[in-house]
Amino acid sequence: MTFDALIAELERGTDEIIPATDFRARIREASSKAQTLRIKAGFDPTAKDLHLGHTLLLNKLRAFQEAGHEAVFLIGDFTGMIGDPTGKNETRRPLTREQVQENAETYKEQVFKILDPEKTTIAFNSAWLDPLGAEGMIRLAAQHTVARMLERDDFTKRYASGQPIAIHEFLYPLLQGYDSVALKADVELGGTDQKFNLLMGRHLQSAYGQRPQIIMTSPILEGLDGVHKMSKSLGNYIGVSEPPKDMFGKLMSISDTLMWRYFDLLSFRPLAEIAGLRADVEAGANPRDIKMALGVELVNRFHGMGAGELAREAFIAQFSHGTLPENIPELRMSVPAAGLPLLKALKEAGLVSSASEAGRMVEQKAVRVDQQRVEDRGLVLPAPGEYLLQVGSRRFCRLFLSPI
RNA sequence: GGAGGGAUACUCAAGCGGCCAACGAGGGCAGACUGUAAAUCUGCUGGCUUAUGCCUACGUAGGUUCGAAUCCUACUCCCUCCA
Repeated sequence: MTFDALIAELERGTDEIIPATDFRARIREASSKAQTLRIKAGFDPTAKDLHLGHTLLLNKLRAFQEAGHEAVFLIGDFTGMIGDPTGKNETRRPLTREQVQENAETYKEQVFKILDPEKTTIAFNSAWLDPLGAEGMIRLAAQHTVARMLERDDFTKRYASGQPIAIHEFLYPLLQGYDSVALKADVELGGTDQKFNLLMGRHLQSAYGQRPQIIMTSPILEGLDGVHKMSKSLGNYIGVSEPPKDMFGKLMSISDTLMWRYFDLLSFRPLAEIAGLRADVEAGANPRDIKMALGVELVNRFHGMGAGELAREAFIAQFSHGTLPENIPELRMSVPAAGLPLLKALKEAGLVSSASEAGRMVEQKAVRVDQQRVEDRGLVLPAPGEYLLQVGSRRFCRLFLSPI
């Protein structure tokens, strides 16, 4: 690979590289001297399941590995174990050391779907942050000013709008920056929302007499809604360990607009090929088919070659030809001979959260039993009997009733 | 330490003694139309073996009242300004 091609590959899909000229110089220098650069990317230990949003960074790490460099997969266990001490943020509950370990194990399983284990170092920042102590913390904090802190976008906004900012929130960027010092990172990757923290790493490395890292920011991948960033807590994510069928189905449900975004950020296809697909759609091709191609590519990536094609066939069978899905959950119950009211059955089957909701669903013509729409909310299912329950077009359950 | 403002359902946000299970918006779910897309239209969006009934809910705990999200008291938490 030529130097220019290498640079193009490493820079593909990034939002910003700071400073860009220095980046190229350092890559050139590393290749000529056969040096290995340390590429750092930090991950939160609270979320143990990786989703496609995380893979943007992982793919980039992988690209560096292929160029001969070392990836450092940093797990921020120190801050994870403290969480948000104010206790206001439910999603940032403090974790125990055991939970962190457990999450790290899950990470490892998933992360090596993409990364090369031989060239990956998994690091925990408690290794250097625990020994830092109060004195070290204060010395670290002395490297920065409040005014500079307030430059961070969300601090600016919160300060301006009267939202509280706790002191410890100033400390977290410092700690993250200090991770780069401890690791002597050459390059740090992160989402665009991490820019401030990444720059902090450069600042602190200089302060501690190191050569400042290059920072590379990746765009934030939107979730299935196409608006908010992909995250587990928003429920708009596609996990890398999801079954092929779910992964494919979720990809098919994204909007046509969002599909292009996913092509740009997730596909490994050459840019020219993606441009060609766009042209096809503009010329009248059905976007659905292009979306299927994306689904096949991604399912293959995470489940092995061939899995994508199988997922596509299953999808077509279920939704285009209206056949039932293969794995319908089953529920067996013993009930009085008089039978089980439908509304209760729907609740027991987990298709709705309450009998009241079940009633609403029936009124909205969303409920089917054995493929027949139900209009009577008072319907009772006799026992013994076998029923196929359906709410909407995606919630299924096969119910087996036997008399007590 | 002092002064003022605020806490309402998933979120934002009305309500300021009965018509409030609580306007509206967003989000979500469902139906129609489709390509399980978008856009659009419509409906729903506390619980209860479904009842012109009961229970739980408007920061927490009490109180006033025939009746309170609405008034009073105390408490908790939050924000701003002054010192």
